Amino acid sequence: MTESTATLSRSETTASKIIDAAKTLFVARNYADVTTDMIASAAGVTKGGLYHHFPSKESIYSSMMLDDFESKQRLFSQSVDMKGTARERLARLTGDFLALPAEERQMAGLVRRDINIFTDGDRDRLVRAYQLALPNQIEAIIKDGIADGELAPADPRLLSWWFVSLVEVAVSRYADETLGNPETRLDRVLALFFEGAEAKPDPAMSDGGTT
Amino acid sequence: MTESTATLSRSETTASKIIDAAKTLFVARNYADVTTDMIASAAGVTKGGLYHHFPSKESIYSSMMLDDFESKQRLFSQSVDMKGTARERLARLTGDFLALPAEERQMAGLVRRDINIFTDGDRDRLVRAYQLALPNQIEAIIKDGIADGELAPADPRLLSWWFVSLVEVAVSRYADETLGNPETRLDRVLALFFEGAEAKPDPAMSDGGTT
DNA sequence: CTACATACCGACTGACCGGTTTGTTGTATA
DNA sequence: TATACAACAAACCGGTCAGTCGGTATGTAG
Repeated sequence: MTESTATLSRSETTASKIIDAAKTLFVARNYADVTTDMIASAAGVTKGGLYHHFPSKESIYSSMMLDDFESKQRLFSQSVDMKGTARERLARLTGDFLALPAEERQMAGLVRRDINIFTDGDRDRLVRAYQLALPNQIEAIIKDGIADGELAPADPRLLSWWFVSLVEVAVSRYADETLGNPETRLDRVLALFFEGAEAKPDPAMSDGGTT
Repeated sequence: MTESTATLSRSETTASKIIDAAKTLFVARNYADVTTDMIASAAGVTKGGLYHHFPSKESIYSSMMLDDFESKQRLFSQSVDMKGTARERLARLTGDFLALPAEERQMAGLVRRDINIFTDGDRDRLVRAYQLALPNQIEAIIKDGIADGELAPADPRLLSWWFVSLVEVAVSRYADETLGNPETRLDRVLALFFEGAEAKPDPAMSDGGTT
């Protein structure tokens, strides 16, 4: 999972086959409805083989999530490190996200759904990894935007959560049909976040309008 | 279940005790992690007693949800029927929502988490009741807002989902600490939805900018 | 070829849980 | 006070599923 193309050992290959199978299953059904037998057979091994590589069902889930968050963290950090306005950087980050295959996108939403199956320690670890991968990076950009006067002063963390939730709606099934291609979705999300839903007079012609 | 204050029969009392217990448990843990024994003992009956009133665990869950949606539907319809700008009506609706006890508020988010435990028919029924209670009513207000030129033309359904997701963030634990009282939260949600996060010159003093 | 390790198989187990059954208590009616 | 039925209790059943365990295959080093 971590090394990309290079030769994987037999063990690593099997482990990543298991993680891949788990991904597909866990995005489609919730934790309790995915059995270890399902994961095993989808990965082309038996339960015995599966438990040779992972000590528990929970460990499969959490290592799957941690791997995913790590890769997302890397992907999105490019937009954070990039220079430009907050809007440009958020556009790139969101664009990168929308360009991901559907499965990878949906993984981001799994934490909220399944988080309560874990107990304290593991839950905190997962949540922290998630925040590192997504909200924290958006928050960094938003902080810059506020400092530069591009965004109105506000709690940056809260704003980043709001932004994430806007994007989550934009990847929903209905938005898929309504907005179509990723560029349109991207534009809508950014426009809504920056300018809101209010009707505005066209800024080109200076004098304005309704009420 | 349907009748509100009047004297409840013994059977109705027990049934509503069961529903109440189920509410607390189902908002705290997901469907699979709540056992019928837990519900029964929290309601002060045994499993036998519980199954005297409900034919299945699913039926407990779904009738709990349907009851809740029905009451929310009634509550929010007042804001829909009210006259005023879209912003005023959304403010009232959101204010009513924020004024609900925490448990009642969180119920609204349960559908998304637990919807996949149901099969086709029941799922559709639940989703339809949810949409009737929340998104559809918000959508009605938004439609008016667009027709009146108060909101920029856009898909009203998508906008209503976006609005719901903003509110959901506003009731999160962190927002609780950051924004404090419901009025502040309400103001932030509305401002963000209508005007966005962008910095704007204060409309009072015509010339702008903190830079 | 031997010895040892790692990878994997698949039958099995023990616990848990949704649902049933059988029996008991309360309560209203006549 | 006998009757009848609803409201519950408690033991029980059947299925499911995470995790185990004894074994077999596939290397790999000496």
